[in-house]
Amino acid sequence: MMTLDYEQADTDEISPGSPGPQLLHTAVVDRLRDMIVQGELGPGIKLNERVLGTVLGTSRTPLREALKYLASEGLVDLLPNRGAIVAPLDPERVKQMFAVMGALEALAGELVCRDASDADINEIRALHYQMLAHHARRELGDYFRLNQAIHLKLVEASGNAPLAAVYRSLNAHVRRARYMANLSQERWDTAVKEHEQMMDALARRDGLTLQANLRDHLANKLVLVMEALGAGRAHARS
Amino acid sequence: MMTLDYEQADTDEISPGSPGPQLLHTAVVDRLRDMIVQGELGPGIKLNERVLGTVLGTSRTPLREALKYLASEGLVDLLPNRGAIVAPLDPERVKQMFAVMGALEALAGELVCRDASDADINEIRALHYQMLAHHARRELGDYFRLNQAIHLKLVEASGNAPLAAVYRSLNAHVRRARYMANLSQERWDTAVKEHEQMMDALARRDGLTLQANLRDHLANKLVLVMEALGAGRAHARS
DNA sequence: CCACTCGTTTTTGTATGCAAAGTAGTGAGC
DNA sequence: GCTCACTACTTTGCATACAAAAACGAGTGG
Repeated sequence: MMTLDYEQADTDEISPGSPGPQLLHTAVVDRLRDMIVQGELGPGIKLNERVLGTVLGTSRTPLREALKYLASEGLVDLLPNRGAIVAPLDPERVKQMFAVMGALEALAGELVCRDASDADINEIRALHYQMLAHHARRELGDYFRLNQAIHLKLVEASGNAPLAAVYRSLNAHVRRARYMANLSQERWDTAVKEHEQMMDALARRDGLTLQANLRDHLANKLVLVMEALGAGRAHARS
Repeated sequence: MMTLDYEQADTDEISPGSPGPQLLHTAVVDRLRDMIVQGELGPGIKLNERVLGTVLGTSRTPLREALKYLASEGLVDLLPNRGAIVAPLDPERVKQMFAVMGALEALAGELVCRDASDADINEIRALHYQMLAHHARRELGDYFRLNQAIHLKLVEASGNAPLAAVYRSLNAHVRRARYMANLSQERWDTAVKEHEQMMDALARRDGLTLQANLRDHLANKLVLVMEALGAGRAHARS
């Protein structure tokens, strides 16, 4: 009956750390989104308000507000009178998201080549070299993190905030399919090469080439993700 | 001091009408979104929870949940400890949204020409002819409604649900700039001609031409919207 | 053995209560 | 006259309380 053990025994309350969002529901949104994107809360899992409230150390009110927020993002589904579940991860849906992300990355590539500052482009290049270092050391986790940062920085450098926001949201969905597990050495090297080409085009501000590179890169990533979703069915304990 | 008279004296409670969403917060979301998109609640207006709750006939709890949901859609801004306001309508932001919508419509056009059923395409054509009728009768409101329906149907016929969802959300933002007021007879006729061309390309399933048509059409619409935002400053009583 | 019913428990949905942050308005001091 | 401080009031944010709906389970009948 698809029920849930929250993986950590003790409470794990929202830290009032630093100058964070002083709104409780915001902290809960961030925390829950993380848990969902990281796979700590898998697709289809029921989100019991009492339990979650205990775990996160809040009452049901801000928790429910957070769930509504995440429902709008599409990360949770609200079942009337039956509470919330983590949104299922339908492969077909993910594939469609890739199509949208492709269009968005293409637009971002065009805008960046046309409008972005040299500083922004240099920052992307810097991230790229950091990523290369992790690739050389075969540090998959760090590589993945930098890889994400590069793509995010690219859409942000487009200067188009709505574009970046939509991209981030779709990206969060896709990340739920922990596809990096499927990364063979060969494919990893290929991905890095694709990034090299992207950096080339970016340095020359060659928008058309960059778009083509982004498209190819995304296509390869799609294969990874679909494999992960095909193989990873074990996670969706039905 | 940017305060609010809710335009309707009496309460205007959520009707439990028909097979609607039996969840109160959902009904509130829909109602509020309508009020914002229709301009009944203009940009920057403060959303007082007690007042809104009275008007909509609910307590603050589902209302606050609805506000969180709409905040995620970007239609309201949450000011910590200071409540919610209707999100401002920044022209630059709107322009950027158009760029994104352009990319989405282009993708939708491609997908529709490639994948959509004849039935879907015929339905779009039917809407088109309905729209022509309203154009002939100079019924601006109905024309506008059909025009919206056509563009929405187009992205829906793409079969890409996330694409349609993102498009709908962006479209809601753009509609807040009630740009149809600026529609001169000449521009109206131009817009209709552009739609004719789109229908042609669609009938031939000529994706590339359709994309070009959509791009031109959207560019013209952008001009309208920007004019509306330039002129319509009076609404943002600062 | 299965299906169904009824009563109990759990969970959700909404309303309300209370404390803290914010806002406004008055008056004192410079 | 202006600014600042203090107070009274309003509004928000979170917790809790209560009612309706759903899930669960025992027991009954087929």
